[in-house]
Formats: sequence, C-alpha cells, structure tokens
Amino acid sequence: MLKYQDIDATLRALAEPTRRAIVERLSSGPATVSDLAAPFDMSFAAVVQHLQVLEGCGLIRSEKVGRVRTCRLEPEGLAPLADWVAQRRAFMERRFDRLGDLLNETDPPAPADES
Amino acid sequence: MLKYQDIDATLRALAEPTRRAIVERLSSGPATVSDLAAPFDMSFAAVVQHLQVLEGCGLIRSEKVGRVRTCRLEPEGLAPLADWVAQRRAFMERRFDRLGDLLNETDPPAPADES
DNA sequence: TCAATACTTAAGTCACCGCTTGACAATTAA
DNA sequence: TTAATTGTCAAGCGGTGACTTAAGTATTGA
Repeated sequence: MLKYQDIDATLRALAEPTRRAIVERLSSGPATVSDLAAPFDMSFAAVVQHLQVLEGCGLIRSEKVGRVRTCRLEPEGLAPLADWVAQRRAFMERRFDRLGDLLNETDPPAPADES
Repeated sequence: MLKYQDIDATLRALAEPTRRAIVERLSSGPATVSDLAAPFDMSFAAVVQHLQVLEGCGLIRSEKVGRVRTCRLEPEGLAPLADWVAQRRAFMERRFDRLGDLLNETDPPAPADES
C-alpha cells in the first residue's frame, strides 16, 4: 500500500490513452472493474493491469466487496501534477516580470536578453 | 512545423525525467543546446532527440543563429495539460456538490451512492 | 586556410511496456 | 451442488522509445 505520489509515476500513468480515459470516466463517479473494462476493445486482464498502474501511483483507490471491486478517483491524486505545472508557469511569469522591470528602467544602455 | 498540441504527446513528453528536467531548466530562462546537454550524463545526440520531442509537442521553441541553437519554453505549451487537470478536478467537485445536495435534502429515503 | 565548435542525421541495440492467453480463485445465482 | 460471474495472477510476445556510435554539415576563430 504505497502512498508515495511521485510526479514521475503519475505522468507515466497518464501518458497512455486508455488510462487517461479511465481517469476521465472515474472523474464523473465510481465504477466497477467490469464497467471500466466494457468500453475498451481489449482483454479484461489488460484493463486490470492499467488499473493497477493507476492505483500504484495514487491516482485511484479501489475496494472489493464480495466479488466486485469498485474504483474511484483519489481526490488529491492529481495535486502533485497540478502543482508542478503551476510552478513552471510561475517561474515563467517571474521571468517576464523581471524582463519588464528591465525594460521599464532608464534609457536602455544594453537591451540584453540574458544569454 | 506542427502546431498541434494534443495532450497525449505532451504527457508522453513530460513522462521522462530528462525532458522534464529540461523543461524545468528552461522555465528559468532560455539556453543553448550545449548548455542544456551539459548537466546530463548522456550523449549530446540523445539530448537533441529529447529537444525534438519537446519541440514537436509545442512545449518549447528554438531558433538557430549562426551555429548556435537557442531553446526557450513556449509560454502556452503547458496550457492544455493544465486545462485537462483542472477539468478533472472540476468534475470531481461537481460530484461532491451533488452528493452534498442529496445529503442536505429532507429525511433520507434512500442514501443511494450511484452505482 | 585550417581546425575547432555546435549541431544534425542515420542506423542499430536493448529494455520496458502494453497486450494476449490461459489457468486459477472466490463469490453469487439457479 | 453446479454453473456463471467477477476478478487475479503469471508467462510470453512484439513494438516503441531512449540511448549509443559514427559520419556529416555549417559556422566561427586563429
């Protein structure tokens, strides 16, 4: 029951159309393994393997009652990825701000873009 | 010069530590190919291939002057991914809201979680 | 002009990943 | 009890992708 959510595993998991489709399906509500497998033109076992990957990186969680396993999204599973993206954009913003400051200063002695 | 930014290519590109490190480096400013290659314990050609992937999915853009190619982040390259993540979270929020509505209604005739 | 720099391109190797099949286990319905 | 449903597990196959080496081009500095 690994709880570690590293962004590497999350991105590798989402970089796969089937798994992304599963996440999209689950974002509108829980579903059983059979439900999730139904739309796909691939073996049941293949879908189960995808679910294991998604659960392994903390994007979903599942619970078995009787012979039926129900999967649902882990609410905070996407947080690390969202944070990473936000941070990249923040860095870029800061850069633009500094560039703006430079351009707004006194007469331009050197219009240097950093090399 | 493909301009299409599909989320599939973006995620595949970012699901690779080296490429993600390059994006992180570039989010604090432009750099030449040599600059970008220097920190990595791998061949120059391998880094160039990574850059081609990043440029191919619209995450970076590059420009060659003389014999030097300078790379920089494409400001809107991460937007589709950010949107996708935001949308998944929005769907989940809506679900919780509806659930809350149900729970806040009159006496519970059926505490049905959707199956 | 010559050599060094900064890439570019192509071909080949290898590991991993997505998928299949097949056998099995556990629960439920008839 | 028997059969059907629902999922689990393991082994193996094939394609893709990350990397290497090697050869080539174009620009720059001495």
